[in-house]
This record gives sequence, structure tokens and C-alpha cells, in this order.
Amino acid sequence: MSEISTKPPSGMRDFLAADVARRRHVLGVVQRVYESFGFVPLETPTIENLTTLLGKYGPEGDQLLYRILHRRERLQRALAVPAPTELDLSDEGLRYDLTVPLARVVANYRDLPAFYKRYQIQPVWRADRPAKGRFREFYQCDVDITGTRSVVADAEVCGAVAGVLEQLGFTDFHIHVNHRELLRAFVLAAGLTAEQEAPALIALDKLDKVGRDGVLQELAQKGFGPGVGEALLGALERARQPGALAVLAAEAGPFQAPAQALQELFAVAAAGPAGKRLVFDPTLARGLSYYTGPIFEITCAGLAGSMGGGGRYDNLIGMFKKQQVPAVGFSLGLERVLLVMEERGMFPPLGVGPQVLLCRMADVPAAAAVQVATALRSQGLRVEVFADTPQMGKQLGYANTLGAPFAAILGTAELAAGTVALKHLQSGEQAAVPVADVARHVAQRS
RNA sequence: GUGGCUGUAGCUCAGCUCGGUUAGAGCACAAGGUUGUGGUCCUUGGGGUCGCGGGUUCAAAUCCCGUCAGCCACCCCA
Repeated sequence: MSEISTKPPSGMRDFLAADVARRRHVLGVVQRVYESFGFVPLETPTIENLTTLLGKYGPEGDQLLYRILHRRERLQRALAVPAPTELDLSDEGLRYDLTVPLARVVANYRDLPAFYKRYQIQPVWRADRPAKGRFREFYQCDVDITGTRSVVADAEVCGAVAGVLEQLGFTDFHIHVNHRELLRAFVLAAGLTAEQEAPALIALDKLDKVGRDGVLQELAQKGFGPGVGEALLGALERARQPGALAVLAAEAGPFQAPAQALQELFAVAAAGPAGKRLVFDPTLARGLSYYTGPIFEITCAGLAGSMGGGGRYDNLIGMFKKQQVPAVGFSLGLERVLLVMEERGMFPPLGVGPQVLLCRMADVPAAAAVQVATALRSQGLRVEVFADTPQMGKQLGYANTLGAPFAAILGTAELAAGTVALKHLQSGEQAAVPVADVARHVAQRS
């Protein structure tokens, strides 16, 4: 194959007009709802220094970073050393999420508001293996609040994403909630060490998918004793029972503080759009290493992964400056939302392309057609001028291809009368309409 | 990272099991069905070194090996 591949890189996509319209529809709702919560926009560079990105996501995350090669002489120098490593060859990478860039920004601009509420809608890149609903370039829609440990902030970020999904027409999503300290308490109570926490949590996260026996099997494979697995699972299953959170919150001990924190979160969130969506899920773990408190994940029937996730990360900003700044955030995955909406046909009619195709006879000067088109556009119409003058059948056929609802035909008779022959393509009805009245006619028939 | 499936025209695919005349269909595209009217219909046409490389054979889209790419399910994530 000597031809150059015309496909976009693996895991990345082109968006044609209809795709862009659907994406903009969702993004418009996201932006409107986020701003209604008082969040202000932020945009950061595509590229960050590797020192900013590395060590924030855990080892799996570092592995998935897109790295940018040194340029020119620096690359030559780096290649000259024996057995150069990734770190020798690159100094920058594509951003992996929007949370770490936010942490950098908060650490960098000391005159930001004490309680900085920012939203950010930008693409991120992960060198992951592509799958259904998973891409290497995808958009995240983040809301975060820095500078406060208040449960109000936790409830507000949940409320913002719940508000977005409701505005888009979702009725069956849930926000699973857990607490990192609660998880740790369960693991320690079952007799595991702190180092065993991570692998144990990964196994537990699969409870819904592989079932009780599957989890026990995986725990056994990882070298945990059978008693340990049973103890852990038993405790978590009890925690899943209705009212269990209240029991945990009532007992003095390591479970009390995080359980009370979650109770408070549920109580405050109940007053907002997230209220009826929150469900306590003691098995929720989440992969990113920077979470410290409550953690969230959005699930929706029929979607394998999650539509979004988030949590509290009180130590991340402190990695960029001496002073610790607490923070909490939530991220919606645009393409996950789009995937479900497409499968369910949740999009309203989205106007794409011209409303009117201006067709002209061969004996009408091009300038006259452009002049009429300009007049129509000043009425607020989306108008395309057919560039050439083939047979009228060709021009109308093209109007069909475009999906334009109207064709405006301009011949010498219409030109002299100051009208167009306005044809409604679907009904075939056609009438002589003064140029000044076209927008009104289009509005009536649309 | 693990397991499975699929690569034939711009798109969706048939043909492959049992190798054998110029590799097909539908859709899309273009021209025409007479020159100011489309969507249906009819006719005609352009377009493919059958993903790539190697092997077996007189002969490979078809059988074998490798490779690349895509898809699906796990894992993980948004």
C-alpha cells in the first residue's frame, strides 16, 4: 500500500457536521449548568511539563502518558547517551486529565479566590487501548472547588453533574459514593496491611461483575488467606444493607468519621439535584491515587464503564507548593454521555447546514445571487449559494443531498420582481415570495 | 495486559468450507431519460494489484505461516 493512510490515528476521530452538532448540544448544556453553579472557565495548555504530570496518577497512569520528544540538538544529545530512557528523551507530555493542570494553576496563581470554583472542558489524551466508548483523545467536563473541606463543596460538584444529566434528559443514572478512609478502615479491620490495600480494593471493585466467588478467587490468587477474604466481603456486604451507614456512623472507631462525613454529604446533597441520585456503595474504589476522601462514580444502565467520576483530593495541590489546599471535583466524560444518548436517541432535532439553497438560472448574474443571499442572511437565515448553474434538477437534487428544507430559485423574472420562487422541498409547495419576506415564510413552514 | 472475531469498490457485505474462465450485489457517486423543478422509477458508466509480506500449487480472494489494522468481551478508566 503506497497510499498514505487516510484514517485518523488509533483511538482518535474526525467529527463531521452531524457529530459536531451533537457534541455542541451536550457541551452547551454542560457549560450553562456549570455556570449556573457559579463555576468560572479555565483553559490550560495541551502540553504540560512531565514534572507536572508524573507521579500524580499512580504507576498505571504514568504508563499511559503521551510523551513529547526533545527537539533538535537536545534530542541528539539525549540519543548519544548509552541506552537512553523515556525520561532522557522527553521533557513534556500531553495532559492526562484536567485535575492535575488545575492543581498546578492553583499553586501558580496565588491571587485566585480563596474558594476557587472553576470548570474546564477540554480534550485529554491517554495512550490506552481503544475500546467501545474509550478513546485516546476524549473530552472531559470538569468542575472543581479548591480551598475548602466543606461538605457543601462535595455536594455542589455532585449537584452540578447531576443537573447536567437531568437537563440532557437522563432519568436513570446514579452517583455511587464511597470514602477512601472508610475503605481503608475495612481493609485494616480485615487484617490486611496498608500495602495490601490497593490490590484488595481492585478485587473488591469487581463484586458486581464477577460476584462473590469471583472476588474470593481473585483474593486467593493474590495470596490473601481465605479468612481474610471472607471477613472483608462479609463486612462490605453488611455495609451494603440499608441503614448500614448509620450503624457505622454510630460506632466509635475508625469507621465513624468517614461514615459521618458521608451521612452529612447525603443530607446536604439531598437539597440539590444530586439528592435522589446518590447511593452509598462501599465497594467503589476508583483507580486514581490522588483521592483522599469521598469518591464518586456515575453509572447508567447499559453502559459498561462510567459516565463520570470524581472525589476529594486534599493533598494534590500541596505537591506543587508548600501549603496544602483542599479540593474536590467531578468529571463528566463527554463521549460516554454521547454514547448513551446516541443509543437511546435522546437528541432533539439539531439544525445543521443551510436552511435555504439559493439556486439560479444560467442567465442570472452571479452577483445578483450573492446579493439576494446577503439579504436573506441579514434576516438570520443560513443560506448557501449554488456556485454553478447546471439544470435546475441538479440544483434541487443537491438541496436534497444537503438536507436543506428550502430552495430559493432565482430567474430573470424573479430578479425583476424582487422575489424568489421559494420551494419547500418536503411538500413540493412553491410560491413567489418577496426577498424581504423569505425568513417569515421559512419560519412558518419549519 | 488477557481472550475471541473480522479485514474484498467511498460505505454495508456476498464469494472462501470443496483453490480454476474478464471478482459480484446493494447503497453512494457521475451521465442520460431534450434544454425553469428534486426526492420514486429506468438505462449506462467510473471505481478494487481481494489489508500487507511470505509459503504451498500448473493455478490463491479462497489453503498455511507471519505481520499490521479494526471490532467485541474482560481489565482499567471518562
